[in-house]
Amino acid sequence: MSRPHSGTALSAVDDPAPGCSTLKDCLHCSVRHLAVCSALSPDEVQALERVTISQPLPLGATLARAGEPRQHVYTLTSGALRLVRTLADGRRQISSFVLPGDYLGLTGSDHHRYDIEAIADSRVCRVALSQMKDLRARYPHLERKLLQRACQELDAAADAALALGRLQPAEKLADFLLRLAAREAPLGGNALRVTLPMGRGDIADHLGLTMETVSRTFTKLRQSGLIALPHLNTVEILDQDGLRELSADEGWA
Amino acid sequence: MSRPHSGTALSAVDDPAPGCSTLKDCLHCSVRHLAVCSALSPDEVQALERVTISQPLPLGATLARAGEPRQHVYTLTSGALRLVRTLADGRRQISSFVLPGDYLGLTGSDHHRYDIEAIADSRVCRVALSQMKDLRARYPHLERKLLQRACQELDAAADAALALGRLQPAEKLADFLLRLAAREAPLGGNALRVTLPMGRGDIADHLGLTMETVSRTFTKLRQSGLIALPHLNTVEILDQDGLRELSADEGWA
DNA sequence: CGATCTATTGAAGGGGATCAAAGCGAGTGG
DNA sequence: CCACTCGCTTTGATCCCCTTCAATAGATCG
Repeated sequence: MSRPHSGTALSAVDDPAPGCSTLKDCLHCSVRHLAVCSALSPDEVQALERVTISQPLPLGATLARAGEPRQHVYTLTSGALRLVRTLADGRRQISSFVLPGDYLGLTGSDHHRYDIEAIADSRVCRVALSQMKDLRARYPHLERKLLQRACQELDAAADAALALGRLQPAEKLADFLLRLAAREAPLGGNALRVTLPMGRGDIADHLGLTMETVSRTFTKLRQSGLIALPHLNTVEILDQDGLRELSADEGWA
Repeated sequence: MSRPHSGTALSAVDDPAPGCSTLKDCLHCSVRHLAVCSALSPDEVQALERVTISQPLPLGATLARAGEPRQHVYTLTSGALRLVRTLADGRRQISSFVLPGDYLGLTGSDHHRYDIEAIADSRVCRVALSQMKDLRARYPHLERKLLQRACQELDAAADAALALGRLQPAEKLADFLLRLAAREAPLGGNALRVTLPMGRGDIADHLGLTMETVSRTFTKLRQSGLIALPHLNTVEILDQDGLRELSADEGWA
């Protein structure tokens, strides 16, 4: 995704942003911002840091609800979130899971379009919309990075649509696991050992299945020798090529 | 969506862009560009026109295939396209239908991610990637408009995911018809009379159903008095509120 | 160790897919 | 002008997979 940034720019920070409990928080915060908007200039980094507030978000907490007016954009620095849309009768669709480094705020609406909920103890970086607007006007480079990120998310959304519309349960799950592995790998994780921050029900609501079908499909993949399940929330990918073949791949990413 | 632009800027054009058969083509072309990137300055409009080439695309023609390197971005000026992803075994997913005014080129990949096919006699405006890059660098305003458009498409993609994953056939079709009506309305169409440029099979591959189910569902909606089908490709919306209720709405857009 | 939540496994039912055939409509040629 | 043909759509009958409902197993925590 984004190549690591030389840490030197961070030394320019001289005072913690308001709301940051410690300077260390701010630094951590900034590093994650860099993961999103790679190759920013020191100038841009400083400007971002000045308006950024780090905010903890315990497991189960709700950062925003669908329909509320948007006030901030966020970057996840640790933990995991889910973006949930719920129908009147309770049916849920999880648009996506948010992992550290992900940016939250690419929408055309001035209201939240889904609930944002923490599925693990998390920490987000918060920037007020108005300040973000100023920054974007001042640093065209930042805008370009956001556009780039938006385009990548559009590609991912098209992939998800293909999976939702045309893949069978086993194919959906294989596809899901491979994507998750690919996303966790650059965060320092092992590509062959995937940690699932979400429960079976959440996976089901993401893939358009029921929890039971997800569970059964996990069992089937395990019995086929494609994966192992050392713990409930840990998947070991035993046969990456097999999974890829099963997922119908969608190759040329 | 985008408010109409005063036509005066167009008078600044003094020579047709290379490849345009007539000046009228260029003007038409530009008008559509304006529909996409509303409120551009006369300067920006001229710059866009200079690098734009109008290109006809007969029904059934393929503009690009998945995997090919991307060379241009496009704007559809007339007709209709479909964006198709096909699996090895023939299963298809139509990511979206492209209607006049739509922009084609918001992707993070330098290769096409789907086949682009004309489902009606069409005409596109073409701009070389390199020239588009120059334009974007020179006019930050253009970049901002593209980002805005990308965010809107992300919202639409999330809606589509909810529909694909959690709605039943009748709900999917109701949702689809309402969205199509909303898209055709600003193009001068009647919101209560929707023209379907695509066949039943295409609708099926867009909604994750089979052609048979789509057909049966059309019949059901007609028998329920929600719609009428004067011709195969014309839908009359008789009970907009009923359709909206059926589609589970997803309200707050 | 028991309580509670989540995941897994089992049995039964339904809804959409699949296979197959009949309509319908536009275009063609006699 | 009509008959014919070809493609697409509609309708029908059957089947299978996923859902639903229900019960068991497992994990986490007090």
